[in-house]
Parts: sequence; C-alpha cells; structure tokens
Amino acid sequence: MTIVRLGYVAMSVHLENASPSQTMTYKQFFQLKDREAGLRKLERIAVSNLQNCLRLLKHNLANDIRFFRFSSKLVPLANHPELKDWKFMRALKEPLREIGDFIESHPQRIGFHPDHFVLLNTTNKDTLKNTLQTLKIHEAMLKGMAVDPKHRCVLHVGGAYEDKEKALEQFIHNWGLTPVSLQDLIILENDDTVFTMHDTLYLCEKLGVPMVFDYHHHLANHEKDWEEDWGRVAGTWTNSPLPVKMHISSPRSDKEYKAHAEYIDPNMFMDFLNEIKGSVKQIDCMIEAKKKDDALFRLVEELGENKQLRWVDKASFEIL
DNA sequence: GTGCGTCAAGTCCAG
DNA sequence: CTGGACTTGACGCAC
Repeated sequence: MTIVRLGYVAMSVHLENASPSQTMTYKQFFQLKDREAGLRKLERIAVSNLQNCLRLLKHNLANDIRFFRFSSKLVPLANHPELKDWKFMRALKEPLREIGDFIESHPQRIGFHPDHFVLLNTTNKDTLKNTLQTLKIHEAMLKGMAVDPKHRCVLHVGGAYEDKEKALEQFIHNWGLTPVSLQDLIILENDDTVFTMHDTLYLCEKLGVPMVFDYHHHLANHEKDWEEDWGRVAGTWTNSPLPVKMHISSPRSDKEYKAHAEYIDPNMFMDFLNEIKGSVKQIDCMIEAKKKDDALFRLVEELGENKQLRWVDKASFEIL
C-alpha cells in the first residue's frame, strides 16, 4: 500500500496579495540615503513575506494539502556581503514563531529549495562561502519555526565545470568542509542537464543523503532507465525522519522540453505511480508547475475518477 | 490597467 | 576572453 501526498511550491495563484517573495534589490537599497531606514524596510518586507507564508499554510490546511515548499526569497538580501551586520532574525522571531505554532497544531511537511546559485561542488572559495552562508540562513529559519531542520533543503549537485567526474569528487571534498549541522539539512536532486539519477545516487549513497527523484529531469537527462534503480532511491530515505519525496512536472512542449508546463500531464504521472506502487509506504510528490496550487487542484480533478486510486482526502490518495 | 525593461545570482555557451 | 542567455518573480516606469 502506497499513500501519495501532493504538494506545491512557494505561492498560490488563488490567494491574492499573498506573495511570500516580495523583494528589494541591492541596487534599490544602495541608492537609499538612510541605510537604517533601508534595513527597517527590508525587515518589513521579510515580515510580510512570512505573514503571507502563514496565509499559505492556512490555505493548504483548508484544502487538505500537507506538503509545501517555502519560497527561498523570504528575506531579501539576507546573504548579501554588504549587509553582514544586519541582524534580521530579531525582527523575524515572532512571525517565525507563529508559523511554527501553526505547523505544530496543523502538521504539514515543509521544506526549502535554495536557488541554483547555491553550489556545494564549486571550486571557488567565495561561492562556497556564500553557499554555506545561505544554508545557514535556511537552518536559522527552520529553527525559528521550531521545525527539525533535518532533510529540509533540496539542492542540485551543482556545476559540471567541464569534467563531471571531477565535479562529483569535488562535491565529496566540499562535503567534508561543510558543518555537520548543514549537511543534515541537505537532500539532493537529479538535474536536467548534467547530473543524472545515477550520478546523484552515487553521491547520496556515499554520503548518506536522501535523494529527491525528479521524474521530468530524469526524462530529459539519463543514460539508463530509472525503474530498476528506484529501490536505491527509496533506500536513501531509510534513515530519514521524513517520507520519500519526489518532484513532478511536465514538459512545456517538445521544443521546450526542459521548461515547466503550466499544468501536470496526468497520464505521465499515472505511469510513474503504476511503476512505484507498493514499493514505499508513503511518497510525497511536489507539483512543480507554473500554475502552482491550481495545477495541483486540476490534477486532483483529473485523477478523481481514476479507479486505480482511492482518495484519502482532497490532496492525498492510496494507489490500489 | 497593461506591459516591457530591470534586477540578482553563477554557469555555460557563442562569438 | 568577453558578454550575453538562462531562470524566476517582483517591481518600477512609461504609455
């Protein structure tokens, strides 16, 4: 028996004026005459982003959604080198606590996906430093919510740097330079251009890191089929407090195969589900589509009549 | 109100 | 070697 929960990314197209990613660019900040006033403005933006996250969590609850990825742009300029003296966590303590309280009373699996400038396999010292700094901020946010940080941040392996094998070994090297508390955050995802499921599995098994399987990326970038090694993917989760996680998206078109479509192709998703049926007790599927929660709702509608599924609630089902 | 240019990050490709 | 594309959502300015 396999239970599937559906989740979505960062923002809702149904809730109005609820962006969790409002921002101020460094250029805007830099041009302000009063730096202190600028910092207070950044804090107001960050607090508003967090308040909007809470609205999103309530929206999720109302729709039985218990799986959600926070925006990684919650705190604008949080890791900017010119703002090192900015103690933004002080202003965020209360809104983070409110989110934490809500999650505690209405459990949802939440996590982050720091953007692709976070590169753990870089050979550039500054880039690595920024990467670790960004991870540290994500850890602080999770701690501020009183959420166990373990396995809450999805990362890609990183750049190829002209030699994929070497780049994989560089990842392992840099892993040794990464504080254990930050290692604990990380789960790794196969990407659509360089590191395949098998490359990623190599690292995950070697380093004891859970792997997030991205089915769409796999279709775009693979040397081998995924089915016979699916058990290895599931195996990377055996020591995690969280269920197996994967990413679901559909190609925008044949021409723009790697780009995300607005909605999810239900047939492609069913193909996957039929293949993994019974292999794991529970799997959380992150819907990565342009239309965000609307794509989730549409998928639920389209799969609603499917005889192979038994619905547990509005956003989760059992594969029969 | 709509829409296009700008912003930010690191990589990678074209020239 | 350099400069622009890539990606994403937000935002500001022009019409």
